[in-house]
Amino acid sequence: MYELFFQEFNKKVALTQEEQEVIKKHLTPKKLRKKQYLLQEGDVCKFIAFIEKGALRQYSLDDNGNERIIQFALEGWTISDLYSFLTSEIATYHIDALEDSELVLISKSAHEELLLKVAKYETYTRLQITGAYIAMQKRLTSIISSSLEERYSNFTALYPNIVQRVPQHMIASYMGLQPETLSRIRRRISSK
Amino acid sequence: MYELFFQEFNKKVALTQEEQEVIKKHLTPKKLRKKQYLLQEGDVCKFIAFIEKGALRQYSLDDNGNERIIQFALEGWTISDLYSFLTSEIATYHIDALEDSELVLISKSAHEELLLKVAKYETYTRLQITGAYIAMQKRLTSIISSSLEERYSNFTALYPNIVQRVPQHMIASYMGLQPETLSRIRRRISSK
DNA sequence: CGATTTTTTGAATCATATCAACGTACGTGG
DNA sequence: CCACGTACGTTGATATGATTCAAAAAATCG
Repeated sequence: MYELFFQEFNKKVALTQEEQEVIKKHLTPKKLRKKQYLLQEGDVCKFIAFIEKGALRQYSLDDNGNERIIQFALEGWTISDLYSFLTSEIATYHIDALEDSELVLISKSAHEELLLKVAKYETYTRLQITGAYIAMQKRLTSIISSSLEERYSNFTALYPNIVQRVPQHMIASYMGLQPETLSRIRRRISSK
Repeated sequence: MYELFFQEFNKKVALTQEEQEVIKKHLTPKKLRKKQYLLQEGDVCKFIAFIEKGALRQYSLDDNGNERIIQFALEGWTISDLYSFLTSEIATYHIDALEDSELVLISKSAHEELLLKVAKYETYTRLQITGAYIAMQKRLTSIISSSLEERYSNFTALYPNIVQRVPQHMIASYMGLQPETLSRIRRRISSK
């Protein structure tokens, strides 16, 4: 249990067997069926979720009620509404499952205790968020400086597994486009 | 010296006098004249810079050689090419001064020593990057889900001091727009 | 003051959004 | 297993909005 979680953890910071046991006590497994919510806008986000298996997305609704996806997350990734989690303000994002999924949840109290008890947990958290920050900055750079063709090609090169497993209109949403536009962009790319 | 740095640090994690002295030994002050580079694309980023005074920007060049600004930073903020800093790969961003500025630099070796020696430094770093992550996620959400009028209004409401101190065409660049387009957006907003 | 940079405006062009329709694949219940 | 309904993706025509290029007006700097 929690294989992938500890595998990823040890990639960032190597744990002793004892540390691993302490951490295990603070984890909660959770299964999610496809389309099931992990978090709904208006709730307070009470956990950080690590994905052992499956796929989730995080999105908000724009003024017209359209879903705008700000993140996909597959096995080995972490997903949460961090702002809501840290401040206990109500969440501004939805999170739901795109496939049947298996998660490892870290509740707020577990998170706080682990930060106090296990120094390597803080290091893990720091490295985790740093990686997420760098990835998001790259995405932002590509949004403000590249053409749509380039952005989509980059995306497919970087995340081929997302492209395979997620419907195209959701990728359009992730890119801030209409589904029709992404369809036409794909045609333009393939006709080269 | 380093007043603002320690003020911001203590807001996140309260330091004892001794801890503060240890940290001070690892800091380097640096003054930058307006337009001077802190980092050029192609160099390796060797520091994290905290801004005591002044204003900087981080940007990359697109295919046509246009500057695309991905971050502004004023007093109290931190700026760096984190990816380059952490991996020692060459930087993909430029950083330069928009005003005469005073910085506090943390070199890579200082950073690593501080992480080992001062536990609170790791906490500070973690909270710092977490805040930056959340702010960037909000920016991204607004990019993929709001109209340009809303985005600009949000920006001016959130960062009035940036709007005052930075030329408008740079804010256009930050928003991924042509200067003419931002000018017209401003007119549309003010005519309401 | 003069020179340079920045912002604004106008007109033409190009790209994306929108609306509507169609084709296809998928899953469910009969 | 088939028939049906629902999701999804594509295509076309039109509308909307941003870009581009050129020029003038306004603000800033030495």
